[in-house]
Amino acid sequence: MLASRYFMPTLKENPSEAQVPSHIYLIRAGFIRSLSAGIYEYLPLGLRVLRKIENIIRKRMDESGALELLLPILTPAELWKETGRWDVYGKELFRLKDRKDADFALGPTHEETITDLVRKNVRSYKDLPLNFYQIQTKFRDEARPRYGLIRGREFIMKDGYSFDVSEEDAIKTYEIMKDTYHKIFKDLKLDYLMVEADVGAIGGKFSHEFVVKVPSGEAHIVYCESCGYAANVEAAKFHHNKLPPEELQPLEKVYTPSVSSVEEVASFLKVPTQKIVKTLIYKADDKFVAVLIRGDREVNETKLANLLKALDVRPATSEELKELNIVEGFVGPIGLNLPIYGDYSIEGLYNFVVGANEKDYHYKNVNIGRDIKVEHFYDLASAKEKDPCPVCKAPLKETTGLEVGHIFLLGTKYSSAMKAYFTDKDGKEKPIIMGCYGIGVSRLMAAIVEQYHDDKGIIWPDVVAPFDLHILILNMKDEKSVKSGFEIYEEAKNLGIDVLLDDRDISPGAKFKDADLIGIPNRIVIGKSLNEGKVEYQRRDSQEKKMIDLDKVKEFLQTLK
RNA sequence: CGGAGUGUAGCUCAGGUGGGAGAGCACGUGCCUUGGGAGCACGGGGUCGCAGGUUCAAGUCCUGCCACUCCGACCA
Repeated sequence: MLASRYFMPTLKENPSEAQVPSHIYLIRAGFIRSLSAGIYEYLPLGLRVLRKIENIIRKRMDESGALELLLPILTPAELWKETGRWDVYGKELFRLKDRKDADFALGPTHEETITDLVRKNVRSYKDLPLNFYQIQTKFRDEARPRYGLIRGREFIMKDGYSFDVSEEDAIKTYEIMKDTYHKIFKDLKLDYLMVEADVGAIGGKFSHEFVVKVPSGEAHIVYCESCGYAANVEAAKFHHNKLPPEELQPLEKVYTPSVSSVEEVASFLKVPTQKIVKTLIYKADDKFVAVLIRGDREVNETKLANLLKALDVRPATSEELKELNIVEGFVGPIGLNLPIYGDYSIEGLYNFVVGANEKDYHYKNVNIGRDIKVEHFYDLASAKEKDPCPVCKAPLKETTGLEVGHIFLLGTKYSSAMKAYFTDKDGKEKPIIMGCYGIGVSRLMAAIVEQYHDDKGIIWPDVVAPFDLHILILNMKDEKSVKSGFEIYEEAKNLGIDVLLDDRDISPGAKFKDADLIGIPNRIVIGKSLNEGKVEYQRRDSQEKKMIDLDKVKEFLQTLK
């Protein structure tokens, strides 16, 4: 490819709209442009990278036995109404009407569409298993698109769906996809973690996320360096350290004027925060509940929502507390007329402090069973850095990650709702067991840049680079340079190397700056050393440089392939 | 969706108190130059986000709307 005939509009300055490295460099180096918030154009360079990423994914998916197909983006509302997601998905679903006023949605994901295809065409266990995937543009009207390709409203995703006759088989398929994902992210040279994840609104039995370790990541991860346990904090478990048992002390009401936060109460009463129990009131869909948790821990709203099978969980507002006759700042479980859910952290805790549900008073020496009734204890607390690992008890570490893949064992959530049944060997009709598997393809492009860049620009790993080799002819007025440059260019092309020749008549400095920005891994510079019959070879990643004799260039090019 | 900020040339931005629409870069032409975004000269380029209002006069003041960005909520 000749740079003089190519379209790679590079920018000298950082675009004002971009904050994170991937967004800044993908725009500056001419890979993408934004059209509207969270909507991007892929320019020729960007598309080349995208295709390389897609092909790595495609190769591994095909190897796994999954079948590629292509589903419509435009999907009728009826399918979404069957599973209830027409309402549940909310504003994130892009909706539109056709000329007959019928409702449609632009597909944000395709469980409904693929399940519809399968239910219409699969009758018997003999037709199963099936595993499909597609690489396609998805639409989600995100409340807050940000960070360029990291969170867009229109983006490219690889989504896959598996159909098995039994949970046992479905788990086997799930494991195959897990291995396939590991291969894909290794192929892409990413520094990533596979973590246990919450299934979220998509539902299902269990799931794993693949997250790339980057500072701009939105996922909070805890992981254990000694045994390898890793989980999204939404789902992370941890080992609870218990305080030693104590003799029960008599219940005591104490005056605590204007002392309400855990830290204030702890220092006022001179007790550790572990012996204070917070009573938190949440509104779960349309009901109120109380959660009891030790003072040094935080409630994980995702875990609470899962326990209560609620769609929406949030702390009660001050107004709501007033209506419930609860004294804000001194909330306590004694005499409280709400369902109480105890976190594991208060199981086996003795002589603790709670709010008295009366302004400026707390209770001391409260004990479960004697003073308050808590029948079950649940895992409702967020894991945090230094908590003991649930598997090996080593201290957990915390990091942020960018989710680039997510796999779910769905079970029968969609097949039951949409009546995707098959007839089993025993002649009985059963719902198909499903799994679904997503990879954010366009987000991967950003994730790679997040991990592979320096202060000059992008440093593409060889496998996804838009070109393999960048040839710079520094002086286009010099006939010898031009001749050698084009000869090397032709030789490289003949060897099947993807090569970009910078034959633009601009200053050498501008060519170097653009080359650094664009980040093609191998570079041949044709400049002054041509007088000694040599050209210069450089790597973008190591800045390694070496001189190559003109008559040895051909054999050198062989080593690049 | 709650809070905040920004919107002036292709890009980055400057334009106290109301009165000439500007700079650097980019772009075009010419000269010069060719190893890290060169130099000189000339030139083209604007619905000052949109609509309304105040005023003799609005980029500037007021109101409404829109877009973009940030923090948060949200995010199969």
